[in-house]
Amino acid sequence: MHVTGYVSEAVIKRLPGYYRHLRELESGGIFQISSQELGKRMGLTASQIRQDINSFGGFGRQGCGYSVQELKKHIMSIMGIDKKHRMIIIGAGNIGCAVARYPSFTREGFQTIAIFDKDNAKIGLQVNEITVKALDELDDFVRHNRVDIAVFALPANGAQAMLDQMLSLGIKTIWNFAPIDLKTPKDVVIVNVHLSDSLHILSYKMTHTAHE
Amino acid sequence: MHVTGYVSEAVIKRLPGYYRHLRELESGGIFQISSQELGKRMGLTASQIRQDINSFGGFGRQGCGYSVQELKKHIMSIMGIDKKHRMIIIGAGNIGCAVARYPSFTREGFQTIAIFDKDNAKIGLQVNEITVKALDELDDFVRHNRVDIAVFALPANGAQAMLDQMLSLGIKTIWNFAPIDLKTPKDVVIVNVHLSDSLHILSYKMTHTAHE
DNA sequence: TAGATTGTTAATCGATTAACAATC
DNA sequence: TAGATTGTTAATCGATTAACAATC
Repeated sequence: MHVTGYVSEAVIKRLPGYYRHLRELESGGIFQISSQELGKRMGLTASQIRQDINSFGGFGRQGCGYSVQELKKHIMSIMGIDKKHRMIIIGAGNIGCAVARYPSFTREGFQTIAIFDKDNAKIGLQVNEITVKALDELDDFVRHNRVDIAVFALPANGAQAMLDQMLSLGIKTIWNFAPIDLKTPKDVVIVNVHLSDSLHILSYKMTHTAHE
Repeated sequence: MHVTGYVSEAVIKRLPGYYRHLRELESGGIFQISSQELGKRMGLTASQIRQDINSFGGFGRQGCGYSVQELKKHIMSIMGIDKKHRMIIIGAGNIGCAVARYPSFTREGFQTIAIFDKDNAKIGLQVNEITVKALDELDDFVRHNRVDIAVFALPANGAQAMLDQMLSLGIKTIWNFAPIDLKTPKDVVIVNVHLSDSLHILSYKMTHTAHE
Protein backbone atom coordinates (compact mmCIF):
# COMPACT_ATOMS: atom_id res chain seq x y z
CA MET A 1 0.00 0.00 0.00
CA HIS A 2 1.60 3.19 -1.13
CA VAL A 3 1.25 6.81 -0.13
CA THR A 4 -1.40 8.75 -2.04
CA GLY A 5 0.03 11.60 -4.07
CA TYR A 6 -1.32 13.63 -6.95
CA VAL A 7 -4.37 12.17 -8.65
CA SER A 8 -4.91 13.18 -12.26
CA GLU A 9 -8.15 14.65 -13.56
CA ALA A 10 -8.47 11.67 -15.91
CA VAL A 11 -8.56 9.26 -12.98
CA ILE A 12 -11.02 11.43 -11.02
CA LYS A 13 -13.43 11.43 -13.93
CA ARG A 14 -13.39 7.65 -14.05
CA LEU A 15 -14.14 7.15 -10.35
CA PRO A 16 -17.95 7.40 -10.63
CA GLY A 17 -17.80 4.76 -13.36
CA TYR A 18 -15.95 2.41 -11.03
CA TYR A 19 -18.54 3.03 -8.38
CA ARG A 20 -21.43 2.34 -10.77
CA HIS A 21 -19.95 -0.88 -12.10
CA LEU A 22 -18.94 -2.18 -8.69
CA ARG A 23 -22.42 -1.45 -7.37
CA GLU A 24 -23.86 -3.44 -10.26
CA LEU A 25 -21.46 -6.34 -9.65
CA GLU A 26 -22.28 -6.31 -5.97
CA SER A 27 -26.01 -6.45 -6.53
CA GLY A 28 -25.34 -9.25 -9.03
CA GLY A 29 -23.82 -11.27 -6.22
CA ILE A 30 -20.24 -11.09 -7.49
CA PHE A 31 -17.67 -10.89 -4.72
CA GLN A 32 -14.33 -10.88 -6.49
CA ILE A 33 -13.17 -9.39 -9.79
CA SER A 34 -9.91 -9.17 -11.72
CA SER A 35 -8.64 -6.04 -13.43
CA GLN A 36 -9.03 -7.98 -16.67
CA GLU A 37 -12.75 -8.57 -16.24
CA LEU A 38 -13.55 -5.21 -14.75
CA GLY A 39 -11.72 -3.63 -17.65
CA LYS A 40 -13.80 -5.53 -20.14
CA ARG A 41 -17.01 -4.33 -18.51
CA MET A 42 -15.90 -0.72 -18.34
CA GLY A 43 -14.15 -0.50 -21.68
CA LEU A 44 -10.72 0.07 -20.14
CA THR A 45 -7.53 -2.00 -20.26
CA ALA A 46 -6.61 -4.16 -17.30
CA SER A 47 -3.45 -2.14 -16.99
CA GLN A 48 -5.35 1.10 -16.70
CA ILE A 49 -7.65 -0.35 -14.06
CA ARG A 50 -4.66 -1.36 -11.95
CA GLN A 51 -2.95 1.99 -12.43
CA ASP A 52 -6.12 3.87 -11.51
CA ILE A 53 -6.78 1.86 -8.38
CA ASN A 54 -3.17 2.09 -7.32
CA SER A 55 -3.21 5.86 -7.32
CA PHE A 56 -5.17 5.44 -4.09
CA GLY A 57 -3.63 2.33 -2.60
CA GLY A 58 -3.15 -1.38 -3.02
CA PHE A 59 -6.67 -2.65 -2.64
CA GLY A 60 -6.16 -5.89 -4.55
CA ARG A 61 -4.73 -9.30 -3.78
CA GLN A 62 -2.25 -10.95 -6.10
CA GLY A 63 -3.61 -14.08 -7.67
CA CYS A 64 -7.21 -13.28 -6.67
CA GLY A 65 -8.17 -9.83 -7.88
CA TYR A 66 -10.21 -7.23 -6.02
CA SER A 67 -12.99 -7.68 -3.48
CA VAL A 68 -16.00 -5.98 -5.07
CA GLN A 69 -17.47 -4.90 -1.77
CA GLU A 70 -14.19 -3.62 -0.34
CA LEU A 71 -13.17 -1.78 -3.49
CA LYS A 72 -16.59 -0.18 -3.76
CA LYS A 73 -16.41 0.92 -0.13
CA HIS A 74 -12.94 2.40 -0.67
CA ILE A 75 -14.04 4.27 -3.77
CA MET A 76 -17.10 5.65 -2.02
CA SER A 77 -14.92 6.88 0.78
CA ILE A 78 -12.40 8.38 -1.67
CA MET A 79 -15.21 10.26 -3.43
CA GLY A 80 -16.72 11.30 -0.11
CA ILE A 81 -20.13 9.88 -1.03
CA ASP A 82 -20.26 7.88 2.18
CA LYS A 83 -21.09 11.20 3.86
CA LYS A 84 -24.23 13.34 3.76
CA HIS A 85 -24.21 16.54 1.72
CA ARG A 86 -26.61 19.42 2.14
CA MET A 87 -27.53 21.26 -1.05
CA ILE A 88 -29.40 24.42 -1.86
CA ILE A 89 -30.76 25.00 -5.34
CA ILE A 90 -30.73 28.43 -6.92
CA GLY A 91 -33.49 28.63 -9.49
CA ALA A 92 -36.82 26.78 -9.47
CA GLY A 93 -37.08 26.38 -13.23
CA ASN A 94 -36.93 23.17 -15.23
CA ILE A 95 -33.50 22.15 -14.15
CA GLY A 96 -33.75 23.28 -10.54
CA CYS A 97 -36.97 21.35 -10.05
CA ALA A 98 -35.66 18.27 -11.85
CA VAL A 99 -32.64 18.18 -9.54
CA ALA A 100 -34.82 18.69 -6.48
CA ARG A 101 -37.06 15.82 -7.53
CA TYR A 102 -34.36 13.43 -8.72
CA PRO A 103 -34.90 10.58 -6.28
CA SER A 104 -31.46 8.98 -6.34
CA PHE A 105 -29.68 12.10 -5.11
CA THR A 106 -31.60 12.07 -1.85
CA ARG A 107 -31.22 8.33 -1.62
CA GLU A 108 -27.45 8.66 -2.00
CA GLY A 109 -27.12 11.31 0.67
CA PHE A 110 -27.31 14.50 -1.37
CA GLN A 111 -30.15 16.24 0.39
CA THR A 112 -31.82 19.36 -0.96
CA ILE A 113 -32.59 21.58 2.00
CA ALA A 114 -33.83 24.70 0.20
CA ILE A 115 -34.75 26.11 -3.20
CA PHE A 116 -34.63 29.79 -4.06
CA ASP A 117 -36.04 31.77 -6.93
CA LYS A 118 -36.32 35.44 -7.74
CA ASP A 119 -39.64 35.09 -9.53
CA ASN A 120 -42.52 36.00 -7.20
CA ALA A 121 -44.82 33.63 -9.05
CA LYS A 122 -42.70 30.68 -7.97
CA ILE A 123 -42.20 31.59 -4.34
CA GLY A 124 -44.28 29.42 -2.08
CA LEU A 125 -44.59 26.55 -4.57
CA GLN A 126 -43.87 23.08 -3.24
CA VAL A 127 -41.20 21.10 -5.04
CA ASN A 128 -40.71 17.62 -3.68
CA GLU A 129 -41.94 18.78 -0.25
CA ILE A 130 -39.70 21.82 -0.20
CA THR A 131 -41.17 25.30 -0.37
CA VAL A 132 -39.55 27.67 -2.85
CA LYS A 133 -38.14 30.69 -1.02
CA ALA A 134 -37.43 34.22 -2.22
CA LEU A 135 -33.82 35.01 -3.08
CA ASP A 136 -33.97 37.75 -0.42
CA GLU A 137 -33.97 35.03 2.19
CA LEU A 138 -30.82 33.39 0.86
CA ASP A 139 -28.24 35.17 3.01
CA ASP A 140 -30.22 34.67 6.15
CA PHE A 141 -30.84 31.00 5.39
CA VAL A 142 -27.19 30.23 4.75
CA ARG A 143 -26.14 31.96 7.96
CA HIS A 144 -28.43 29.72 9.97
CA ASN A 145 -27.99 26.40 8.14
CA ARG A 146 -25.00 24.35 7.09
CA VAL A 147 -24.80 24.29 3.30
CA ASP A 148 -22.26 22.10 1.50
CA ILE A 149 -23.19 22.58 -2.13
CA ALA A 150 -25.02 25.24 -4.11
CA VAL A 151 -26.69 24.09 -7.31
CA PHE A 152 -26.81 26.81 -9.95
CA ALA A 153 -29.95 26.32 -12.00
CA LEU A 154 -30.38 29.91 -13.09
CA PRO A 155 -29.75 31.78 -16.35
CA ALA A 156 -26.17 32.46 -17.41
CA ASN A 157 -26.50 36.21 -17.05
CA GLY A 158 -27.10 36.04 -13.30
CA ALA A 159 -24.62 33.30 -12.52
CA GLN A 160 -21.41 35.26 -11.97
CA ALA A 161 -23.07 37.67 -9.52
CA MET A 162 -24.62 34.71 -7.73
CA LEU A 163 -21.21 33.09 -7.43
CA ASP A 164 -19.83 36.20 -5.79
CA GLN A 165 -22.73 36.14 -3.35
CA MET A 166 -21.94 32.50 -2.56
CA LEU A 167 -18.31 33.32 -1.89
CA SER A 168 -19.33 36.13 0.46
CA LEU A 169 -21.41 33.55 2.33
CA GLY A 170 -18.53 31.07 2.50
CA ILE A 171 -20.00 28.54 0.07
CA LYS A 172 -17.18 27.21 -2.09
CA THR A 173 -18.70 24.25 -3.87
CA ILE A 174 -20.91 24.81 -6.90
CA TRP A 175 -22.70 22.41 -9.18
CA ASN A 176 -23.27 24.65 -12.17
CA PHE A 177 -25.96 24.14 -14.81
CA ALA A 178 -25.78 27.71 -16.14
CA PRO A 179 -24.17 27.76 -19.59
CA ILE A 180 -21.20 29.89 -18.65
CA ASP A 181 -17.61 29.38 -17.52
CA LEU A 182 -17.53 31.04 -14.13
CA LYS A 183 -14.41 32.84 -12.92
CA THR A 184 -13.36 31.66 -9.48
CA PRO A 185 -10.58 31.77 -6.93
CA LYS A 186 -8.77 28.46 -6.97
CA ASP A 187 -9.97 27.08 -3.65
CA VAL A 188 -13.50 27.09 -5.08
CA VAL A 189 -14.74 23.86 -6.60
CA ILE A 190 -17.04 24.05 -9.59
CA VAL A 191 -18.32 21.18 -11.65
CA ASN A 192 -20.29 22.13 -14.73
CA VAL A 193 -23.18 20.36 -16.39
CA HIS A 194 -23.46 22.15 -19.68
CA LEU A 195 -26.42 20.45 -21.33
CA SER A 196 -26.23 22.45 -24.54
CA ASP A 197 -22.54 21.66 -24.85
CA SER A 198 -23.30 17.99 -24.48
CA LEU A 199 -25.98 18.17 -27.16
CA HIS A 200 -23.60 20.03 -29.45
CA ILE A 201 -20.99 17.30 -29.03
CA LEU A 202 -23.66 14.79 -29.98
CA SER A 203 -24.45 16.89 -33.03
CA TYR A 204 -20.77 16.99 -33.99
CA LYS A 205 -20.42 13.25 -33.67
CA MET A 206 -23.56 12.37 -35.60
CA THR A 207 -22.49 14.77 -38.32
CA HIS A 208 -19.06 13.14 -38.60
CA THR A 209 -20.02 9.48 -38.30
CA ALA A 210 -20.66 7.30 -41.31
CA HIS A 211 -24.29 6.24 -42.01
CA GLU A 212 -25.74 9.34 -40.47
CA MET B 1 -5.92 26.02 -45.36
CA HIS B 2 -5.07 22.38 -44.82
CA VAL B 3 -6.99 19.14 -45.30
CA THR B 4 -9.04 18.01 -42.33
CA GLY B 5 -7.88 14.70 -40.90
CA TYR B 6 -8.45 13.00 -37.59
CA VAL B 7 -9.84 15.23 -34.86
CA SER B 8 -9.08 14.20 -31.31
CA GLU B 9 -11.75 13.74 -28.68
CA ALA B 10 -10.09 16.50 -26.64
CA VAL B 11 -10.66 19.02 -29.44
CA ILE B 12 -14.25 17.89 -30.00
CA LYS B 13 -15.06 18.45 -26.34
CA ARG B 14 -13.77 22.00 -26.52
CA LEU B 15 -15.82 22.97 -29.59
CA PRO B 16 -18.99 23.93 -27.71
CA GLY B 17 -16.87 26.18 -25.49
CA TYR B 18 -15.53 27.98 -28.54
CA TYR B 19 -19.06 28.42 -29.78
CA ARG B 20 -20.27 29.81 -26.46
CA HIS B 21 -17.42 32.28 -26.13
CA LEU B 22 -17.60 33.43 -29.73
CA ARG B 23 -21.33 33.97 -29.39
CA GLU B 24 -20.66 36.08 -26.31
CA LEU B 25 -17.99 38.10 -28.09
CA GLU B 26 -20.26 38.62 -31.07
CA SER B 27 -23.13 39.91 -28.99
CA GLY B 28 -20.61 42.11 -27.20
CA GLY B 29 -19.87 43.77 -30.53
CA ILE B 30 -16.34 42.36 -30.88
CA PHE B 31 -15.41 41.58 -34.48
CA GLN B 32 -11.82 40.38 -34.30
CA ILE B 33 -9.94 38.35 -31.68
CA SER B 34 -6.42 36.95 -31.33
CA SER B 35 -5.63 33.45 -30.09
CA GLN B 36 -3.95 35.16 -27.14
CA GLU B 37 -7.11 36.95 -26.00
CA LEU B 38 -9.51 34.12 -26.76
CA GLY B 39 -7.23 31.82 -24.80
CA LYS B 40 -7.31 34.11 -21.80
CA ARG B 41 -11.12 34.11 -21.84
CA MET B 42 -11.41 30.37 -22.19
CA GLY B 43 -8.58 29.35 -19.90
CA LEU B 44 -6.49 27.84 -22.70
CA THR B 45 -3.09 28.76 -24.11
CA ALA B 46 -2.86 30.75 -27.33
CA SER B 47 -0.96 27.85 -28.80
CA GLN B 48 -3.74 25.41 -28.02
CA ILE B 49 -6.34 27.71 -29.54
CA ARG B 50 -4.37 27.86 -32.77
CA GLN B 51 -3.80 24.11 -32.82
CA ASP B 52 -7.46 23.42 -32.19
CA ILE B 53 -8.73 25.77 -34.86
CA ASN B 54 -6.18 24.48 -37.33
CA SER B 55 -7.41 20.92 -37.04
CA PHE B 56 -10.32 22.19 -39.15
CA GLY B 57 -8.63 24.74 -41.37
CA GLY B 58 -6.87 28.06 -41.45
CA PHE B 59 -9.62 30.44 -40.42
CA GLY B 60 -7.34 33.19 -39.13
CA ARG B 61 -5.39 36.00 -40.68
CA GLN B 62 -1.76 36.60 -39.78
CA GLY B 63 -1.25 39.88 -38.01
CA CYS B 64 -4.96 40.36 -37.31
CA GLY B 65 -6.37 37.28 -35.56
CA TYR B 66 -9.72 35.63 -36.20
CA SER B 67 -13.00 37.13 -37.35
CA VAL B 68 -15.42 36.38 -34.52
CA GLN B 69 -18.41 36.07 -36.80
CA GLU B 70 -16.67 33.90 -39.37
CA LEU B 71 -15.04 31.61 -36.85
CA LYS B 72 -18.34 31.17 -35.04
CA LYS B 73 -20.07 30.34 -38.31
CA HIS B 74 -17.38 27.79 -39.18
CA ILE B 75 -17.60 26.13 -35.78
CA MET B 76 -21.38 25.96 -35.96
CA SER B 77 -21.09 24.30 -39.32
CA ILE B 78 -18.41 21.91 -38.06
CA MET B 79 -20.64 20.90 -35.15
CA GLY B 80 -23.65 20.65 -37.41
CA ILE B 81 -25.70 23.01 -35.27
CA ASP B 82 -26.54 25.18 -38.25
CA LYS B 83 -29.00 22.43 -39.18
CA LYS B 84 -32.30 21.41 -37.59
CA HIS B 85 -32.46 18.24 -35.52
CA ARG B 86 -35.59 16.32 -34.67
CA MET B 87 -35.61 14.64 -31.27
CA ILE B 88 -37.87 12.18 -29.52
CA ILE B 89 -37.72 11.81 -25.76
CA ILE B 90 -38.12 8.44 -24.10
CA GLY B 91 -39.44 8.94 -20.58
CA ALA B 92 -41.68 11.75 -19.35
CA GLY B 93 -40.18 11.93 -15.86
CA ASN B 94 -38.16 14.77 -14.34
CA ILE B 95 -35.40 14.70 -16.86
CA GLY B 96 -37.50 14.00 -19.92
CA CYS B 97 -39.81 16.89 -19.14
CA ALA B 98 -36.95 19.23 -18.29
CA VAL B 99 -35.35 18.53 -21.67
CA ALA B 100 -38.67 18.99 -23.48
CA ARG B 101 -39.18 22.33 -21.77
CA TYR B 102 -35.64 23.64 -22.02
CA PRO B 103 -36.20 26.67 -24.20
CA SER B 104 -32.75 27.08 -25.73
CA PHE B 105 -32.78 23.65 -27.36
CA THR B 106 -35.76 24.54 -29.49
CA ARG B 107 -34.34 27.97 -30.12
CA GLU B 108 -31.10 26.41 -31.37
CA GLY B 109 -32.80 24.01 -33.73
CA PHE B 110 -33.12 20.91 -31.58
CA GLN B 111 -36.82 20.31 -31.84
CA THR B 112 -38.68 17.80 -29.69
CA ILE B 113 -41.29 16.16 -31.87
CA ALA B 114 -42.57 13.48 -29.48
CA ILE B 115 -42.37 12.19 -25.92
CA PHE B 116 -43.08 8.61 -24.92
CA ASP B 117 -43.70 6.97 -21.58
CA LYS B 118 -44.77 3.54 -20.47
CA ASP B 119 -46.69 4.82 -17.46
CA ASN B 120 -50.41 5.06 -18.29
CA ALA B 121 -50.82 7.89 -15.81
CA LYS B 122 -48.53 10.07 -17.92
CA ILE B 123 -49.94 9.32 -21.33
CA GLY B 124 -51.96 12.21 -22.66
CA LEU B 125 -50.26 14.82 -20.48
CA GLN B 126 -49.11 17.98 -22.21
CA VAL B 127 -45.45 18.85 -21.87
CA ASN B 128 -44.50 22.06 -23.59
CA GLU B 129 -47.36 21.64 -26.06
CA ILE B 130 -46.47 18.04 -26.85
CA THR B 131 -48.75 15.23 -25.80
CA VAL B 132 -47.07 12.28 -24.08
CA LYS B 133 -47.62 9.11 -26.11
CA ALA B 134 -47.64 5.45 -25.07
CA LEU B 135 -44.47 3.48 -25.77
CA ASP B 136 -46.59 1.14 -27.89
CA GLU B 137 -46.83 3.91 -30.44
CA LEU B 138 -43.08 4.37 -30.70
CA ASP B 139 -42.38 2.00 -33.61
CA ASP B 140 -45.22 3.34 -35.64
CA PHE B 141 -44.26 6.94 -34.96
CA VAL B 142 -40.65 6.45 -35.98
CA ARG B 143 -41.66 4.72 -39.20
CA HIS B 144 -43.73 7.72 -40.21
CA ASN B 145 -41.55 10.58 -39.01
CA ARG B 146 -37.92 11.49 -39.47
CA VAL B 147 -36.11 11.21 -36.14
CA ASP B 148 -32.50 12.34 -35.75
CA ILE B 149 -31.90 11.91 -32.04
CA ALA B 150 -33.44 9.82 -29.28
CA VAL B 151 -33.14 11.22 -25.77
CA PHE B 152 -33.01 8.49 -23.14
CA ALA B 153 -34.64 9.80 -19.99
CA LEU B 154 -35.69 6.48 -18.57
CA PRO B 155 -34.37 4.27 -15.75
CA ALA B 156 -31.10 2.39 -16.23
CA ASN B 157 -32.73 -1.01 -16.17
CA GLY B 158 -34.77 -0.39 -19.31
CA ALA B 159 -32.13 1.46 -21.26
CA GLN B 160 -30.27 -1.38 -22.97
CA ALA B 161 -33.48 -2.93 -24.31
CA MET B 162 -34.62 0.49 -25.50
CA LEU B 163 -31.33 0.96 -27.31
CA ASP B 164 -31.85 -2.33 -29.15
CA GLN B 165 -35.33 -1.15 -30.12
CA MET B 166 -33.83 2.09 -31.45
CA LEU B 167 -31.30 0.19 -33.53
CA SER B 168 -34.05 -1.95 -35.00
CA LEU B 169 -35.78 1.29 -36.01
CA GLY B 170 -32.63 2.71 -37.55
CA ILE B 171 -32.03 5.41 -34.93
CA LYS B 172 -28.31 5.60 -34.28
CA THR B 173 -27.89 8.77 -32.26
CA ILE B 174 -28.65 8.71 -28.54
CA TRP B 175 -28.43 11.40 -25.90
CA ASN B 176 -28.38 9.23 -22.81
CA PHE B 177 -29.36 10.38 -19.31
CA ALA B 178 -29.80 6.86 -17.93
CA PRO B 179 -26.98 6.03 -15.47
CA ILE B 180 -25.55 3.14 -17.42
CA ASP B 181 -22.81 2.54 -20.00
CA LEU B 182 -24.71 1.21 -22.97
CA LYS B 183 -23.15 -1.41 -25.25
CA THR B 184 -23.36 -0.38 -28.89
CA PRO B 185 -22.10 -1.19 -32.37
CA LYS B 186 -19.51 1.36 -33.31
CA ASP B 187 -21.49 3.28 -35.92
CA VAL B 188 -23.88 4.32 -33.14
CA VAL B 189 -23.25 7.66 -31.49
CA ILE B 190 -23.99 7.99 -27.80
CA VAL B 191 -23.28 10.97 -25.61
CA ASN B 192 -23.94 10.47 -21.93
CA VAL B 193 -25.14 12.95 -19.34
CA HIS B 194 -24.55 11.11 -16.11
CA LEU B 195 -25.83 13.53 -13.49
CA SER B 196 -24.95 11.35 -10.54
CA ASP B 197 -21.43 10.89 -11.88
CA SER B 198 -21.06 14.63 -12.15
CA LEU B 199 -22.25 15.12 -8.58
CA HIS B 200 -19.86 12.44 -7.40
CA ILE B 201 -16.96 14.20 -9.08
CA LEU B 202 -18.02 17.36 -7.27
CA SER B 203 -18.06 15.41 -4.03
CA TYR B 204 -14.56 14.07 -4.72
CA LYS B 205 -13.21 17.52 -5.42
CA MET B 206 -14.77 19.21 -2.42
CA THR B 207 -13.47 16.40 -0.23
CA HIS B 208 -9.93 16.80 -1.55
CA THR B 209 -9.70 20.59 -1.68
CA ALA B 210 -8.27 22.65 1.15
CA HIS B 211 -10.73 24.79 3.21
CA GLU B 212 -13.62 22.45 2.65
C1' DT C 1 8.48 48.59 -44.04
C1' DA C 2 7.62 47.25 -39.12
C1' DG C 3 4.60 45.04 -35.94
C1' DA C 4 1.49 41.61 -34.97
C1' DT C 5 -0.22 37.26 -35.11
C1' DT C 6 -1.13 33.12 -37.53
C1' DG C 7 0.06 28.30 -39.20
C1' DT C 8 3.04 24.69 -38.39
C1' DT C 9 7.03 22.09 -36.86
C1' DA C 10 9.64 20.59 -32.84
C1' DA C 11 9.99 19.81 -27.82
C1' DT C 12 7.85 18.62 -23.70
C1' DC C 13 4.76 16.72 -20.76
C1' DG C 14 1.38 13.51 -19.11
C1' DA C 15 -1.54 9.54 -19.69
C1' DT C 16 -2.03 4.95 -21.37
C1' DT C 17 -0.18 0.54 -22.39
C1' DA C 18 3.15 -3.15 -21.96
C1' DA C 19 6.06 -5.96 -19.34
C1' DC C 20 7.44 -8.40 -15.50
C1' DA C 21 8.88 -9.27 -10.75
C1' DA C 22 6.42 -9.89 -6.41
C1' DT C 23 3.16 -12.55 -4.04
C1' DC C 24 -1.26 -14.49 -2.94
C1' DT D 1 4.52 -25.81 -5.65
C1' DA D 2 2.07 -23.91 -9.84
C1' DG D 3 -1.16 -20.66 -11.61
C1' DA D 4 -3.13 -16.37 -11.42
C1' DT D 5 -3.13 -11.72 -10.87
C1' DT D 6 -1.55 -7.71 -8.61
C1' DG D 7 1.69 -3.63 -7.99
C1' DT D 8 5.02 -1.11 -10.25
C1' DT D 9 8.56 0.17 -13.50
C1' DA D 10 9.57 1.03 -18.36
C1' DA D 11 7.99 2.02 -23.11
C1' DT D 12 4.79 4.13 -26.03
C1' DC D 13 1.54 7.13 -27.50
C1' DG D 14 -0.98 11.37 -27.78
C1' DA D 15 -1.93 15.99 -26.30
C1' DT D 16 -0.17 20.35 -24.90
C1' DT D 17 3.23 23.86 -25.09
C1' DA D 18 7.06 26.32 -27.17
C1' DA D 19 9.32 28.25 -30.96
C1' DC D 20 9.63 30.42 -35.19
C1' DA D 21 9.11 31.14 -40.14
C1' DA D 22 5.37 32.82 -43.07
C1' DT D 23 2.46 36.54 -44.02
C1' DC D 24 -1.14 39.90 -43.25
